[in-house]
Amino acid sequence: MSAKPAPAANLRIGDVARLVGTTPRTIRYYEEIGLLPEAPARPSGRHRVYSEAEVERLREVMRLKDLLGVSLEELKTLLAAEDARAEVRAQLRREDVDSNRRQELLNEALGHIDRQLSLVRRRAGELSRLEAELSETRKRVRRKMRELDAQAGATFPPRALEATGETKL
Amino acid sequence: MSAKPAPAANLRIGDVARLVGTTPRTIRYYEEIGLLPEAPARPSGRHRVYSEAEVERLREVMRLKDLLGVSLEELKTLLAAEDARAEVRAQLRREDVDSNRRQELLNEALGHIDRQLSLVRRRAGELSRLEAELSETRKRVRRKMRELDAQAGATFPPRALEATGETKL
DNA sequence: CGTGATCCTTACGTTCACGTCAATTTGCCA
DNA sequence: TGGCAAATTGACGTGAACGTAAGGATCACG
Repeated sequence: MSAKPAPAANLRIGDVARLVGTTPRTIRYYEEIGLLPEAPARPSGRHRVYSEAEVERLREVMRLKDLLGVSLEELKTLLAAEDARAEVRAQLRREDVDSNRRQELLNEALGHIDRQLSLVRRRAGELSRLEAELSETRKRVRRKMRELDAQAGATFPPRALEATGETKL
Repeated sequence: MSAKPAPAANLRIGDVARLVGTTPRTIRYYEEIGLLPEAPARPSGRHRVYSEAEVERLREVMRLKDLLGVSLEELKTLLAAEDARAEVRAQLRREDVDSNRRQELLNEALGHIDRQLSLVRRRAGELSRLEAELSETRKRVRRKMRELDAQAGATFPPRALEATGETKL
């Protein structure tokens, strides 16, 4: 009867690696440098066990690493922010924290988010400028091609539109 | 009387490095691996000389490297595309190339541009999704803060809006 | 034409982010 | 209760992208 929100299937490191598209070594390495939490209270020597939540976390880590292009060290501080927010959520669910403390926590979280946001926005902006430039160049090339085609069409019988080279757009 | 489109001030490697925010070593390295053209016909041992155009090129290289997050090797192939396009422009300016060849060149250029575009678009898309998610989270936090603030306002005299924490928006 | 700043090449060093190997252990299942 | 696949720790290896140091040569300037 109890809800089954997260199956939390007990996964092993190899499963997790396959799920997110990496290797066990990488996961252990991330643990080593503190990017992922060392499975708490695991008797050294025993196999690591992961839940779906940890898989998601790892996915997020890899996504940020790829998209933001930061070092694992920088990423660690960014993730500290995520963790702080998790802390906030946990604390907020409890009733025994006073208003002032809550405000503090929220304000902190906001700061972290804003740091990430400005980072992301800057990169997103630069990327879309690059995209615009490329599109513009593309248009110019296409125009040239049409011009040449028209010219040829005057000399030879108009060829059926062949190999327009459009990739689905 | 001749136009002065590019000052082409003869720059040395240190100047270039400062201009683009890198080091001489990096520039030499990029030459080594063929990412930048070895200054053609420079008697080995003499100082390298650069023009404004090369500075721009280097800026572009570093921009792509940063934004696309690709290896220098991958970047080399992407830049080969740029060069191909430069070739096209040069060839097109000359009259002694026939239509078919022109079409070929343009079509090739188009292919290169499309490869870059799809790469850029994918990343841009992912980044803006990330941005949206962050914005959403931010909004939720802000809402929580306002709620708490209202609650406090009911208990204590309403405080003047202090430290709203907004960073210019 | 001297001289100090900058550059040249060569070569070895370094950091990051893992890969790989080895010797054991652990975990799961017939 | 075997037995075998997968995991564990530890150590060393590796490729990419430069940094750094050494010993000279070159350049701009006075």
